[in-house]
Amino acid sequence: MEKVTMADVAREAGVSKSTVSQYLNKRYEYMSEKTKQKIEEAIDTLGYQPNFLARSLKQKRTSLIGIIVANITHYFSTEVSRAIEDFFHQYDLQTIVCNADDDPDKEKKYIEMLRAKQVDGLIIFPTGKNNELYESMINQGYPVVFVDRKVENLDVFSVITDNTESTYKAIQHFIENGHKNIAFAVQPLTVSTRIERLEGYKKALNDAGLEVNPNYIIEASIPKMKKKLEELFSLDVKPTALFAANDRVFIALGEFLKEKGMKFGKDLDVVVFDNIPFSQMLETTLSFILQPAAKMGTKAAELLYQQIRKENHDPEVIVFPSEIK
Amino acid sequence: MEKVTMADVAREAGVSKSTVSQYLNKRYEYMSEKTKQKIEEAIDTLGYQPNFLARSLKQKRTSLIGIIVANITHYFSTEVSRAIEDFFHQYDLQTIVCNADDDPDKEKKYIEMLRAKQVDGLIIFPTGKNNELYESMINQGYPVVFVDRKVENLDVFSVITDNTESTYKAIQHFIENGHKNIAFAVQPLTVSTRIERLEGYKKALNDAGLEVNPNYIIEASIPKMKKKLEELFSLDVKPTALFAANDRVFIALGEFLKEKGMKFGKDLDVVVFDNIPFSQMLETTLSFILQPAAKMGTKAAELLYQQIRKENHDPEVIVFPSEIK
DNA sequence: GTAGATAGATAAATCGATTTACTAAACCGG
DNA sequence: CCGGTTTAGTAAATCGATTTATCTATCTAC
Repeated sequence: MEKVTMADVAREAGVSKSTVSQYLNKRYEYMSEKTKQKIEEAIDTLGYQPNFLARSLKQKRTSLIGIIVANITHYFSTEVSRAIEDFFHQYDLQTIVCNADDDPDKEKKYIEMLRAKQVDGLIIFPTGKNNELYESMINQGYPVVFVDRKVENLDVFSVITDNTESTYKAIQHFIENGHKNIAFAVQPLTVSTRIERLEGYKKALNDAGLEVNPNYIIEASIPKMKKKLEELFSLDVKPTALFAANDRVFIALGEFLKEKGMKFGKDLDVVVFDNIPFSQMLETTLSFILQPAAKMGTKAAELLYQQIRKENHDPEVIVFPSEIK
Repeated sequence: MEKVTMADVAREAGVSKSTVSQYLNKRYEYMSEKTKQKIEEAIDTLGYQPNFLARSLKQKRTSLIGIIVANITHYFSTEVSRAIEDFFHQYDLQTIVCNADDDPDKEKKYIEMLRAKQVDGLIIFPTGKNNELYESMINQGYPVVFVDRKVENLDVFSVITDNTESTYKAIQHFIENGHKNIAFAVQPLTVSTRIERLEGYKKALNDAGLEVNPNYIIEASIPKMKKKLEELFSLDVKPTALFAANDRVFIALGEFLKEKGMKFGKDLDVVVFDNIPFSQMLETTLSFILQPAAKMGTKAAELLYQQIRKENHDPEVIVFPSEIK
């Protein structure tokens, strides 16, 4: 059970370990055709499989890229991950995905684990709660790219969407359509994406000369969302439009409306911030803000690859526009 | 930049490497409080981080579990992965996910990569096209569990859903509701799940004394699905019900119906085999066959863990029932 | 015929940990 | 104070590759 080593191959082929290693690394320059064949045969008959741990230990690189997603069941995360994977595939770097589950402790554990395992670089959807750790990575010059969320006071490559701007436009659109009572539903304001979206909302209202009504802003975790929606819709002046700050908020909203017998488009105009796989099937008049997930993934991968190759530029924040549909 | 080794710590603390190693592995039996503190300080001042490659090389285990999913953007895969991850988290084993993208070559590459990287075990959503490789793993006693799809003639632990049975029931339900012309849409019959679902369909029709009309069975890749649906709905006797063999088929169907101005429930009764995240929001009378993804993941993880611990049982196939909703 | 170049292959050091076998000092009872 | 046990710590082998410096034999040129 798995114990054929290079030494065994060398013995079988009647050559030295070094020569076998040369062969494996395709350095055929100074190697006779005969030796090559002998090694080939030996590998075959023994069923030799190289041990990458040993190789990586010596070479100080693993040809592995780590992705730490905030939540693996988010469609956006998986789309980004796939794009990253496709990019690195062409350079024979492999990708592993870990799921931090929006839990800073888990995130920390995974970062430490992946670094201890010597992955060549890291792409992170940061929880934003491990600043010390982030800083130490960056100071040590370890290749890292942040995706989706910005972390304040950190000089690091980041790839994000223009959250404020696209929310602004969506709200503006509501206003143009005559809406005056526009609500905003969001999960706790712990990450930059949520905060920026809220900013866009407020700015759009202000710029249109509308008052920001705190009762129309509901900030709650998903399990508590329905209760908050209940409160929102028992106000004297009910909102006629609502901005759902991401897909999970949207689901909670959908369940709520269904219970109340209300309909999207008819009883409430809704915009959702996110890519939703089945959106085109919903027979309603919803709008969605679509982030260019694939492009963002590819860009993040490129930025990481540059760092790994030590083609150093100064860290920059790449902002992608999103599309309202 | 990252080069503090155990030897450095040992020098700094004025002890030997061995002692530092003992400390790191929490074998404090024969170690004075003073030494312990000196080592602690040394690690702190130097910012030492152990290199797991070296450790794993020696220990011959990596505390890493590999998951190879057929398609990472499938909700079902991510749900299963999360459950697996949760399970192993409690034993301090970490999980990495690789995306084979339903491509046997990629699958092969990832299996070989993960094995070369010495992961302790593998959970695979098999493409079914790498039998030789599967066999060699199993013969070598390498810990493996297959999920979602069965591979013929292979004595391996598998966790699957009762595809035939639940499809049977769904079709039976159609029949009880008076449907006689029931269609079945599926991607190419390359994996067991699709084949078994088709079997359930045929069996239900047969048992009800209905004829299996080959024109009602459409087998096409997603890009070609719409064209095939076109043909299906230009038949003289159009189907009144349709079974979509998975979520991607369902999306294609949804787009098709939208184009034609047809409505779910009204113009066509539909059952979908899969967990669809936004299903509860669709304002239609669709039915879904839900697989117990989390339970399946946990079970697969358990089976793998037993193998890793060498608590050997004979390979078994665990079949989970799914629920029609 | 000899110095130098070249082709083909190897020995040995190395990567950074773990682990086993061993030693040295302290302790302890009679 | 002597032999045996504990306690505390270490040297050296090891894991399985890569890589560098070295070596030998053959070839070439003058």
